[in-house]
Amino acid sequence: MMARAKNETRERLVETARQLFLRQGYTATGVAQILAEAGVNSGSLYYFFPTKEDLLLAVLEHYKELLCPRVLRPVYDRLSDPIERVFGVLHGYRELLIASDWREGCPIGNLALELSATHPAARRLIAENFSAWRDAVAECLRRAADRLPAGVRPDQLALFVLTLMEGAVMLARTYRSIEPYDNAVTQLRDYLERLLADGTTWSAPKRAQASPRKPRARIRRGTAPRKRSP
Amino acid sequence: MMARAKNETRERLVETARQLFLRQGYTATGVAQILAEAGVNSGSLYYFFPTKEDLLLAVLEHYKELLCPRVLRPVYDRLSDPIERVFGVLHGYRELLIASDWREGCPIGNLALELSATHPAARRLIAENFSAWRDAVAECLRRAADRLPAGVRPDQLALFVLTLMEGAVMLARTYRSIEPYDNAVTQLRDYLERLLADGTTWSAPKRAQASPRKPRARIRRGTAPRKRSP
DNA sequence: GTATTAGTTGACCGATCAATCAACTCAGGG
DNA sequence: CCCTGAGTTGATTGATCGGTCAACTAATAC
Repeated sequence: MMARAKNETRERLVETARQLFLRQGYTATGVAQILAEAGVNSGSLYYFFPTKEDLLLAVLEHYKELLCPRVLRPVYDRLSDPIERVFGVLHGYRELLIASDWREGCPIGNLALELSATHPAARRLIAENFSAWRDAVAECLRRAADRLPAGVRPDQLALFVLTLMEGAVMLARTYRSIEPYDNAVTQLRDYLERLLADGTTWSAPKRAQASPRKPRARIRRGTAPRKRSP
Repeated sequence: MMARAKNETRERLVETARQLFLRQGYTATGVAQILAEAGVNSGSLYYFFPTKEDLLLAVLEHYKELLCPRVLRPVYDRLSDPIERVFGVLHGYRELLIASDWREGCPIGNLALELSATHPAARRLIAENFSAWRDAVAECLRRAADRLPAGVRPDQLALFVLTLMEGAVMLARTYRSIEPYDNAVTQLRDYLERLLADGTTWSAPKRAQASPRKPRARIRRGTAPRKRSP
């Protein structure tokens, strides 16, 4: 076949591999299957990627690039309240779980447990993906810092949200039920509400500091994101 | 070789497969490797287990039997306070993470993401393992129900704890750092403390019911479990 | 028009995969 | 003492694994 548009083959390989890794995992996906579904010959794959693992790394790089335009942007465009944005992102994963009939969860979390112990290079990129996600949530929380008690560290709270989300996706897929996911989001809301409503110092260890009582700031309940507030 | 003690070969296969699945995952572990490390010939494996997947199912059944004697009992023997018991169990997984240098996390969570979408029989058993764990935690919380605000449902809170633990193990292994795990436990403690300290109704949706203010019940801080209170 | 080179092709490689099976061993029952 | 059958053996199967390579195509550079 003639030479295609620049990197078209490469991009189709990355996209196809992404989907298959997401649905079946890395090890369980054979190169032959990727080639077949991408409509590419084996030689072409190895022209762009010396090994199967290099293709995996490209997929992980791709995810880093996708976070902003595909995960954050659509939510941020609809919601302006920083805390609602966090729940909006969580709602996005909820939709993915249901729409895919539990076949797809968090693409990164999927690969994290499979590869962290055995594929160092992949592990590093997975960690970077987590960090990017965490940073985005932390930024939202930082913008709502005036509503949170002093002593609450946005980056730690963001890590907590990520932890919850990954665990919730795992359980929802295992039970084939949205209950564990909604339960996690509901309890997170309850926790956040207690933080927002509480003017006192956060009770966690890190150099707690007393702060004057703040007015209660209500946050909405339920999983679905609401209209933006102009 | 002569016939060994009854089921000795079978048990060695299950134990060896358990370890390898834990460290490498199911797909990445070849039958040949299991045979080599167990010191068993291929024919013997297929005498006991028609397929590799049947061996996996036996491993998952084995885990269900291990929950009580290996996970709960050692903690329950040291701690009597029901809430401290929950944190004691969480501490156990912390120790495993560190002792194994991040090679071993929650054995069930490991397999959950890898197999839930593709191996229905395994998925069912994984869900049963989760449920057993969840039930144990819920039982602890039920025993501490008088210290929690009315409206808090122990089974939902237990599911929340499981969610957190699984997410925390995933992140700790990915970052090769205990920070995400300790962060999750710390925030869980903070959340629980707020629940315990709060006499008001739990603010989550399910048929909330007002209840009279309860006396504050302090819970200890930090990850390590403390001495039992006789 | 010729040289260059990015990109493509598919046959082919040895290794490993899960699984099979006919032959064998040996403890326990009669 | 022989028989039976639970348990063991390891060579072997065909499929699939990730990966190689020499030949080829076509767009661009000169």
